Amino acid sequence: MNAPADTPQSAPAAPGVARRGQPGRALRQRQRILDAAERCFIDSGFHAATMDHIAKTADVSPGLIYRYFDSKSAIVRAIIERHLENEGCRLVDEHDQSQPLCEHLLDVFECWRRGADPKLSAALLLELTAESTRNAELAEFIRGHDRLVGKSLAARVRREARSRGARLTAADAHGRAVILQCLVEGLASRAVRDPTLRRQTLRAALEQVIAALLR
Amino acid sequence: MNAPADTPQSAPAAPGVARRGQPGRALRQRQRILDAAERCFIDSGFHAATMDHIAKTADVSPGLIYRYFDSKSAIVRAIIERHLENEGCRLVDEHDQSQPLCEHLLDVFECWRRGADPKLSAALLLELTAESTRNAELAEFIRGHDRLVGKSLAARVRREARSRGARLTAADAHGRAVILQCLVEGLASRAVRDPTLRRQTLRAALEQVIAALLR
Amino acid sequence: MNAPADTPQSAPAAPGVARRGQPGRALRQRQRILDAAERCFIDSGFHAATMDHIAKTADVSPGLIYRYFDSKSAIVRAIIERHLENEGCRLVDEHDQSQPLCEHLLDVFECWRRGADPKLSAALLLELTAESTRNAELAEFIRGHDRLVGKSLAARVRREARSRGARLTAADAHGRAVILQCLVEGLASRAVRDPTLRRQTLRAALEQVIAALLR
Amino acid sequence: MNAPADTPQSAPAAPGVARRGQPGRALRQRQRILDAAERCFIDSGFHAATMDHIAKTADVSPGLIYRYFDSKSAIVRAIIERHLENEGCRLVDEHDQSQPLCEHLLDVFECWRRGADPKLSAALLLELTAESTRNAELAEFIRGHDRLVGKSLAARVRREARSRGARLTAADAHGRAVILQCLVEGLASRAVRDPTLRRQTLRAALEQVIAALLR
DNA sequence: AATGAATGAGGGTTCATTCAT
DNA sequence: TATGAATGAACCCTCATTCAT
Repeated sequence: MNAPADTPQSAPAAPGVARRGQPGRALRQRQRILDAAERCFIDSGFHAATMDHIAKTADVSPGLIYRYFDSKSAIVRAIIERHLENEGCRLVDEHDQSQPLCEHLLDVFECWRRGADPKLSAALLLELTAESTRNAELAEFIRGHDRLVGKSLAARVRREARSRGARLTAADAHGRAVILQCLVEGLASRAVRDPTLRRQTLRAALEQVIAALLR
Repeated sequence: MNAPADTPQSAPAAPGVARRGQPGRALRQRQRILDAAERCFIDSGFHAATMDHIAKTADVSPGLIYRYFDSKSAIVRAIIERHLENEGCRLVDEHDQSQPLCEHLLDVFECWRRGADPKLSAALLLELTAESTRNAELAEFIRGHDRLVGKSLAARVRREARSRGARLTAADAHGRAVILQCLVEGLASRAVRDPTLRRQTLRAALEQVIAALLR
Repeated sequence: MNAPADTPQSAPAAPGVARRGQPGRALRQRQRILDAAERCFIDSGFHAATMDHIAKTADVSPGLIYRYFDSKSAIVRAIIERHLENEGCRLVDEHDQSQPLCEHLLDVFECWRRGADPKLSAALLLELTAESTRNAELAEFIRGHDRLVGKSLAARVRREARSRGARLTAADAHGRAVILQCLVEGLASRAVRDPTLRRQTLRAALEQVIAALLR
Repeated sequence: MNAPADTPQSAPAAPGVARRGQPGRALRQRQRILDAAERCFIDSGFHAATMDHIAKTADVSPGLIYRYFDSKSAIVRAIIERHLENEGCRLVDEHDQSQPLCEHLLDVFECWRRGADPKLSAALLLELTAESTRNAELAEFIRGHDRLVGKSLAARVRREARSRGARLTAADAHGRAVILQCLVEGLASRAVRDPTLRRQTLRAALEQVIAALLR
């Protein structure tokens, strides 16, 4: 993340490295709070989640949170940044070669549908996107992230096409990448709106669509 | 508010304006409030929108709202119902024969992207979906709606396939319909996350994908 | 009642005695409203009873009430005045000779306990007394009423004593009258606090006490 | 508020004042709020007393009250419980042997009449009784309390009678106890309705009545 | 005389944030 | 570093009262 704006206040653990002041403790605390906030945001949404609830979940006092974050919205920002990082990585880079894209998407869908992994929460993804309509800074940030992902996707689309002997223009590859993004975000929406949906139901049509895009 | 069109403010009242005793006034007021609420929900989200703000937008007193709605959440419910109705109709039934599905989707996308028509707000769609994760009643309602839309889509998919000489099983048609829903919801997400996106960018890939689904 | 302050606004039914403007209609409306208010005050208390509820109970519009009363507290005042009138009359004057005082008190108690007759409501009596601690005007009014009742009671006590050959000083008679008032108001309190209480339970002890006071 | 005695306002804080970290502070705050609420309830009644007013009287912020009580009605409940405890104790158990019952009642009456001691407020007693007509839970609670007091009174009546050589049936003793309760509650009503009443005025008749009941 | 829609002040309550310890 | 009590601005909602009809 290129976020120099959000480093923990200043130099809190400055002189010496005293008893309880082990190095890294501050970061660990910060992490605890973020984890708790993520849990709360997923459960209640950004607005309905209260600082008290986050504090309780993190097992710290409400006051302490303000040592690590300027405000609630700073936490929201941090969560969103963290979430986008993960999402991007997993989707394109990490799983590039391990399995067919379709199966990977179905895995992600399953994860979203079950809501078990806080790192991969469809609820958060939707919440975050909705929030971006009211927060210019966040919108800009998301756009930047999406562009990167888009590029990566476009490259992959192009590679796949080439490996099949086809030549795609940059614009073509870009268009297909965008539609792929639609598809992914649409799967998140579906996972939330119909948790009874099974991956088998999706597979055939999803494979066809992906094939059409990677052809 | 910057709505000089319909203010029943001064004593004599302009001609054509709904005056106290006129029939239908109650419904018009209700509508007025709903419209204001929709605007506010789009601008601020369900939670952040305040009754006072809605009242101001509707140019009525806060107290009056409670003559027409039991509570804020009743307004949310009403807005969501209204929104879902519109969405469903437009997408499948109304526009069935007028133009190619791809063009229709691109129209809807444009509408979402520009955010001009409150009746067709991507922000609201996302908000609503996110909200459904925390509101069982709403979730059930949405699920019901989605099932209907899904059925209609599946039927259309089947018809199209048959007109091309292909035979689809019910399961196949259903799967494709679901992926179509993903696509639509994904377009909403895209419209919000990248308002610079042009329909030309989407067209080619979207056409391919739709072709693959209706084949 | 010596209340010149509360006559219905001014001369509303002034010229002629037109169609619906039968004489006495205004007073009948006023009465309707008062009856409804009484019912509501007994059911909900002075503060919790709303003008809307009173209006509904009286089957008139909220606005109309303000043609007959200046404010809600004016209604409270009127109800209290009416209530005190009734109470005083019944207790001493009306039933003077018909039956033994003890039986009469037990009748009143029964009435209070069952809460059937709005004209004789223990709840209202308590509410009214409590209210008088915060309303000087009302307190004064009640005090005046109580003095009258006290006088009447004292006279009766004296008469009874004399009929038994005893001579009571004015102070003695007054003291006994006050204790009688205590007893009556205490019965109201009991009626409210223990609606399972039966008159048989009270009779013997009540008789003894009254005998001691009238001896 | 005109309470310069215990304000923890300025930074250093006077010695002997409860400072943030001290043990028992929470209970003292709770008490503080209850005392303020009691004052407000006596002055304005349960309904008319506002949380803001209570907060101001207690010299705390409105929000803080909710750290110690769930709701306004929880405060009402607490006040009522506290009040009933005091009332019951004082009346029968505590003062059993110290002085003649008559004198004790006259003391209580004086206290009520002057309205100085919030722990012994006739206004609150009436308010509370009136409230019980609309609050089933409260009514049940009061009934339970009254039964205990009634038992205690009946026992005392019986003892007194026996000490005079009389044998009372349980029913007789119970009846007399109830009438005693009437008398006490009636005195509260009188104290409110006629604050000019002097104890001398009551003494003779009250003694007679009590004698008749304890004979 | 009568309606009932409309007002708006103020009610109880919540919660992000601060501060004394 | 950490606590959690304390603050106070706003929130949703109610209701006595007014006003156009």
